[in-house]
Amino acid sequence: MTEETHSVPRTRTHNCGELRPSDVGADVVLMGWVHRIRDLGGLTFLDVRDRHGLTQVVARDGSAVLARIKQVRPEYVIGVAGPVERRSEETLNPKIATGEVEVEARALVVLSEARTPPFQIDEETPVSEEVRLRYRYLDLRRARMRENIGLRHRITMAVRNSLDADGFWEIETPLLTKSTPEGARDYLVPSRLHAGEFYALPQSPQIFKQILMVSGMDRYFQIVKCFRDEDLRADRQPEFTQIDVEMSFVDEEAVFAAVERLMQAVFHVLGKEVPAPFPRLTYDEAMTRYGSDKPDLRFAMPIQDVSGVFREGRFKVFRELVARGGSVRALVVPGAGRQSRAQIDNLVDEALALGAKGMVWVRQSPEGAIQSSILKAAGEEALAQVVETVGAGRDDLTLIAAGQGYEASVLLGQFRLRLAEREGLIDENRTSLSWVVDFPLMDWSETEQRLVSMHHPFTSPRPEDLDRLEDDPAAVRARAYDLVLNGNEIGGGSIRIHRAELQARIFRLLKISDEEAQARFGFFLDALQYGTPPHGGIALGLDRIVALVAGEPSIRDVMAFPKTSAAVDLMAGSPSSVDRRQLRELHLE
RNA sequence: CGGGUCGUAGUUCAGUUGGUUAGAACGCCGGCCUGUCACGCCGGAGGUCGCGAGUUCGAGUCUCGUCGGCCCCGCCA
Repeated sequence: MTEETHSVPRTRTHNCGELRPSDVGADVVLMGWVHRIRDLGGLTFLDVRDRHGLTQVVARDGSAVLARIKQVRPEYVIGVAGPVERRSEETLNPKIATGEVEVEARALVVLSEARTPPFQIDEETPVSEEVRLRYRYLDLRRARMRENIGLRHRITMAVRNSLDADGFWEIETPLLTKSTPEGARDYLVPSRLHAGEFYALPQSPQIFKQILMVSGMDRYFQIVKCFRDEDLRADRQPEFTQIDVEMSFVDEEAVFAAVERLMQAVFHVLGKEVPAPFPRLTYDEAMTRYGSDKPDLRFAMPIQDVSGVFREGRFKVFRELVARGGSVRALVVPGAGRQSRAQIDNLVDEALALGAKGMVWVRQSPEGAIQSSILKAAGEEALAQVVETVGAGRDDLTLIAAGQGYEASVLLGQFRLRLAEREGLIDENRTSLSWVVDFPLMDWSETEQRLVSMHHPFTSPRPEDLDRLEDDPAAVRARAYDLVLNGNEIGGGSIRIHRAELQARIFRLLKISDEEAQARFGFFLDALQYGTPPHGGIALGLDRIVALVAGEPSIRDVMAFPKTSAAVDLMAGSPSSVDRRQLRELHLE
């Protein structure tokens, strides 16, 4: 038999996703995982799978490999050799790229056997995330994860190419470094050579990238792991990847332009064009109109000020609040006015659950009569005026809240998001990229009883606010900006302080003593004194960007080996205890 | 640390008011099958109901504790 003279060479000629009708007749060698076996008795089909796709292999009656193929099980790694054949018209499979052809197995070798996997490697079988994480190597074989990881690679390459084209150099910075001031809790690494001393893993390469500007590197980027020892969320992992960028001799405009080109390159990977420049709004506008510093601008629904209606009105609660400098704000929810009274009351309960003191609503009956939870107390006239001011239609529901500062807007901002989602007002196909600018420089921390940097302590104040730094620090705006994608913060940066005197002044305000500043980052303050170019930059969250464009709910789904919400690696079993000998070497016992 | 939710076969789930021998689907094992492609048909094996106490004549079901997954608050420059 000629078949028995066949054997399988050591290397493949094609991958499992590339055979086409033009290959018909060629003798090929495929290698991959057994995806599925369809044993029809005297005829057996087998799908062999690799990263590139799926190819059908057929073994016919009388073939020498038919007996052998029956020994094969799912997830075995095999090699198959044989001719490519065109499938007959009725047996084409349009669902796979190689579906017009199949390979007739003349030889088959089992390269390695596989235990029965704990779950099926397909897209149909649901698997809990816990099991997926424990057997991540199997989960990564599934199309969803394979596509996410591939997308991440293509985005990463697009980022590198875009920044390279703009003259950036990719430069590595240390992972064993020194604790940065302020910010998140550090991961610490004990030093063996220096008893009682520790390295810190970087929360970001902030100081190093600024020093690279002092060094004259001009434009730097790095796709780099960062570490923060804080509690986890769907969009937060203890180690995550930043696209870290810094530029010399620039203002905000140059940073925005570079990042806009970069984001266009990212979306180009998906075949999407995004218009630039991206819209900008100030922190104050964002907070006032959307109740968030990362507003989702895929839909409108701005929060409006109706303080004027209540300033002189009958409704005492609002009148007095406005008199004390507060504001009354309103959110129109299109189409929500026809909900039942009970549903609307539920919204008020929801507001109370969010910690609000209260929330008021107004709507019109189908006949146009004003209905409201404060109809008697505020009077029909005032409420009609609200409806007119905000431009609410017959079917709309208007929610009203009052408070000091951004309090009312923040509450309504949460309903803006929740209700837009519930009412289906968000166009999932839209892409909204925007800049939020003019963040406050500092914020009062109740827990620490001192001013803290809102961004980080190297952020430059806006020059026109400099004279207010000491008298009214809360009013000082920073040259800081965030990049927002569909209501998610995907990056933040600033123009930095490049003069040592101003940096020292900021530290005084932050109650960071000279001694402390010297001890923790004296090297950086020294560097600033040797000729520092004006500079600024940004850090973008690569995991978040990929998750958002992949439509995944969690950044875990775009990371090969993520940790659980308790910061545990279920596959590797970390963290774990270590030998006492290791502890002794590290002077930890 | 706090709030919510889930934990039953390898996997995903069902399991009534606390009551006989805890079920289904997929997977797995065996058999049949020459054009399947989530093949089909027949048969079979498979359970520490997360763990530990408690209430009860009797607990998958109720109570308490504990462990783990997920979401959220705080936290995250």
